[in-house]
Amino acid sequence: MASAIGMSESSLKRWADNGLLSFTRTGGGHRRIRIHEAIRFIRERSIPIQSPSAIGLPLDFSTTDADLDRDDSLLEMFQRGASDEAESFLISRFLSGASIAEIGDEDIRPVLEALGHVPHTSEGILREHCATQVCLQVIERMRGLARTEEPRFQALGGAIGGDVYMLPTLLVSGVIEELGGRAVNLGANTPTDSIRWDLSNRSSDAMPDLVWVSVSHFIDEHDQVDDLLRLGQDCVDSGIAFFIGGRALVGPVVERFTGFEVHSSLQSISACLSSAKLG
Amino acid sequence: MASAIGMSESSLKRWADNGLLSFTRTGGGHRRIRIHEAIRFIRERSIPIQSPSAIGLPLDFSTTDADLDRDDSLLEMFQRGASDEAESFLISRFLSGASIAEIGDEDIRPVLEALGHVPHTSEGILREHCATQVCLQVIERMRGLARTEEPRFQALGGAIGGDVYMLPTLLVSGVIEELGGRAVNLGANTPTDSIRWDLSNRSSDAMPDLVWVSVSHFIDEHDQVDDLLRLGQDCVDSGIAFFIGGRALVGPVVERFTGFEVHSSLQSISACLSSAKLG
DNA sequence: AAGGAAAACGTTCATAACGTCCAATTTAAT
DNA sequence: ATTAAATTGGACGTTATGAACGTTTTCCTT
Repeated sequence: MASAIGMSESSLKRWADNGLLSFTRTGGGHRRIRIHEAIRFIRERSIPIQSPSAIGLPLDFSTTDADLDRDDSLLEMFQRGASDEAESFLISRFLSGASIAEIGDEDIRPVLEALGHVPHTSEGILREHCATQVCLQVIERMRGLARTEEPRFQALGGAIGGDVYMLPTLLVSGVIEELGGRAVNLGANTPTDSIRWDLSNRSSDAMPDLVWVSVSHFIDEHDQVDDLLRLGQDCVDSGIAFFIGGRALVGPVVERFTGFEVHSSLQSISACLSSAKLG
Repeated sequence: MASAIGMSESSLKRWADNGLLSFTRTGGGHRRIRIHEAIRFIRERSIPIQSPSAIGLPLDFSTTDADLDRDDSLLEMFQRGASDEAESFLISRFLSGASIAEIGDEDIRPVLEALGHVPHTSEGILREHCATQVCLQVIERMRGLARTEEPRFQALGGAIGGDVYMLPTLLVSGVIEELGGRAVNLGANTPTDSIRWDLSNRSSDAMPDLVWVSVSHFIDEHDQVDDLLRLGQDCVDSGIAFFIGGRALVGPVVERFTGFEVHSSLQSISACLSSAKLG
């Protein structure tokens, strides 16, 4: 169970006994390490994985040449249609210590923007769809690996009504769970009113500590900003942190959100959550 | 009764016999462990609970009432907003041996249909979104767990252009991977032409063995069926299996697909794949 | 009340993890 | 450059684990 990560059994035992790696004991006295703790440790020390299948990661990372430039190589993988390689690349980035926020900001976002800007030919659409699906899978996987059993705070969010992009809001939920929270992601195209309904119908002990809304695209900017401001005000009134962000929140429209947290990157959300005291 | 925690039956028997876990015997000699004792043991060792429902923790107020219909109880969880419960319910269904096809047909589909048929109030939308996201997460997770390292065949597919439902096509990819294949899911709203482009631009050794298309909704039935028939013909010409299915494929339109595999359930796909010889 | 599926029984056995000791290596300080 | 301290990884006999097997008990449906 332990010595499948390229280190000797002795070292692992010593690290565990010295408290670097938390574990529980079985009835017979064997050390039992939880998956998310193992992943945490692996990521913290950037330990290369020897046999991924031993800890339930059915991927081989033999193809990862770290010499290549990150963005170019990931983009190039997707353009070639090599989705398996792209998947391994992203997972190995995660396991070698990069945070979901970093991977989202620095790997995924530029690549999907590049793929989205090509003309909408059959090939262009194919590549974009394929890349989007791979990223969704990978983020979902990372989220599962990073998830803690006892969340420190609760969060609720999604993408605004009319916005069909699932990735940004999924990334936010991943960032939240990586930081020890539990995120309920309502996905794309979620009317602001649904979130407000939820907040006003929950018992006070089930209230989230954070609400986020991702805005990649406005259908009706004026009205939707009004809706968002109402939701933001509701949150503030209930003592709930309120984060918004997304591609559509640039330029003059940002002015209307003075007093609220408008984030332009996942890492900004991550930094803000680490310093804030929630829950 | 015993193996609700992540330990083997043997170990639990040994621990019980060694006195680490007190129990009484039934007339026939079976060990009977009281709930208090199980809880004490679990807390003492801080063992993570694998499937809480197996020891009656989350719901199970009265064991006599526990014979609720599966669908009703999952639906009820989603209606209450208890997404955590729903998630563990579905995962434990999978871990206890149900196939992805069964879970999709018998648990997920009826529940989402029920949730989709309520009026589109704020609450209705909220519940549907939340349920959809939970199901996406869970299926993704199952897919990862079921995936084999050396796929027996390759598959490619997605939902037709204009169809925004991600779940059906994700379920199909899960069923395929559970049966030993590797599925590239192009997701919702994928134009048929993108798939055709892909097929005509691949090297012959990288050809998929199966193409699937999910059709929950037609934008322009006549033209889209034409497109699908063209794609189907391309596949047949290249010796590729071609599966279609989905909510929109009912009634007279099915007639137009004579000669092709039209599936009305995941289990039908699963059965067909098991018997077919692909790759 | 009967019959059949599912679960627990007891047993055995290869494998993996236990604790401990020690040599080899790396790192830091003199 | 030399010594001291710390980290590593292997070796050892011992114990725990989990999977297999055929048998028996329980539970659920009819």
